[in-house]
Amino acid sequence: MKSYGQFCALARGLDVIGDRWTLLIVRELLVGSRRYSELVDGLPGIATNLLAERLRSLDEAGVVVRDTEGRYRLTEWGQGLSEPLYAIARWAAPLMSAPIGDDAFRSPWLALPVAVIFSGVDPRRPRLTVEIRAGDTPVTIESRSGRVWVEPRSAQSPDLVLTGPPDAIVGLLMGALDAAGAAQHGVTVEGDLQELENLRTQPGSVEVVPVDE
Amino acid sequence: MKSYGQFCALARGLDVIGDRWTLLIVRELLVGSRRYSELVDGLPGIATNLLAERLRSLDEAGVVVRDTEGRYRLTEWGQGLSEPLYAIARWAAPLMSAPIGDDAFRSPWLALPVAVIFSGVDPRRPRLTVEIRAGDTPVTIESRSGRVWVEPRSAQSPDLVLTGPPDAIVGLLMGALDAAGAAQHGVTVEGDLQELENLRTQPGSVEVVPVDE
DNA sequence: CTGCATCCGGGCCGATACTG
DNA sequence: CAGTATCGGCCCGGATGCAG
Repeated sequence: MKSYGQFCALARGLDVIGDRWTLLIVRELLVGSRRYSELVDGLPGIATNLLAERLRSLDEAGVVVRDTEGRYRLTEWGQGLSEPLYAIARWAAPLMSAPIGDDAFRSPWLALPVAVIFSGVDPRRPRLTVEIRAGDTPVTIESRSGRVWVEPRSAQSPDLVLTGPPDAIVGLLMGALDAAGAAQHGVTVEGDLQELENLRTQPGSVEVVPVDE
Repeated sequence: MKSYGQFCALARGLDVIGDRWTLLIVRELLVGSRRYSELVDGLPGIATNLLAERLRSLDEAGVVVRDTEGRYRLTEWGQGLSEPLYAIARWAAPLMSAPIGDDAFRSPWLALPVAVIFSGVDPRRPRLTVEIRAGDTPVTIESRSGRVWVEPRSAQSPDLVLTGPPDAIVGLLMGALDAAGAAQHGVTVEGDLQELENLRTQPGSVEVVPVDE
């Protein structure tokens, strides 16, 4: 990308991550390291030459590295993009109430709204395992030691299983739909939905910013 | 911009703000409402047709409105972009240690590092007025009632005046330069620099997220 | 003078084909 | 599997024109 040529942190940051597709590539890598073909699958619509070119420039900028097994992963600095990325997703949340239409969906993308909704540490948060079946592969939401984690796999013995179309699942997670509304949109619930509600950080709780681990 | 066609908050957000120049336009409007010509001046390098086109699409998306006097301003939703924008700037801070080179500079851009460095409310933060003379026009940093504000004007009776080249001023603000290093780079200080240090939020302080006002 | 619109060359994007 | 090559088209960038 051509540099903006401005002595400004925003402009210089956008010189690195402002190109089309770049932040979506980072979204994929935030979940974990990925192979080239996995990135292609997680980024429906991207041209393969563009993906290669973006990975190359992200490598040069120090955001991404390619390890010995040929997998791509974020550098420590690249991991720091989670904050800007979550901030954009949080800001864009109202846009998710528009129907899914012909938009593509991949279940690992659920990690994003979950990270936005259940961010931070709350020691009062109960232990819980939730399996979500929306889209191609199941994902597991797990709450332990006050934090909420998302992984792209099925759960061993989930306390709660949600099944349904992606937009209704996301609407339910984000509070745009209640249990009745979600059911109307084809969501089925196995277990007690209230347990999921209990995962939300309470207003009076102390939010501790996690140190790097 | 062509939509990514992905049911994902990040992708849908980038459908709105992912275009080249768009976030820099928002940066300009975060400081306050601006006329078209003021935007052109604050965005060195932008083509006028691109600015017009971006403003139009931001208007359609509900991020920007044009008021009766022909001035552009952010909607309430548009103001919400401050968080993603600050997050990107915070992430990109290391890039600001590279020399300014041929990069353009406008003093209102100082509002960004100041917002990043002195964000949040700290009741123990002392009252202070600082005038910064870097680039074309002076800006004033003011600390009152625990918060720090930046405005593109000169101060009435500043407690502290910093004068110097933009990169050295930013380096000093961000802690990449100390007093001696900044002096070496041409920064002159009238007043006690320690007072500026006292503005930084103390680690033990309670950070209160401001409610909308 | 402000606030754009038009025009045009060049570069980036997007889709597909192809290769080690 | 992991990209490279190619090419049409659209978007960007810079200059200029022009209406209120």
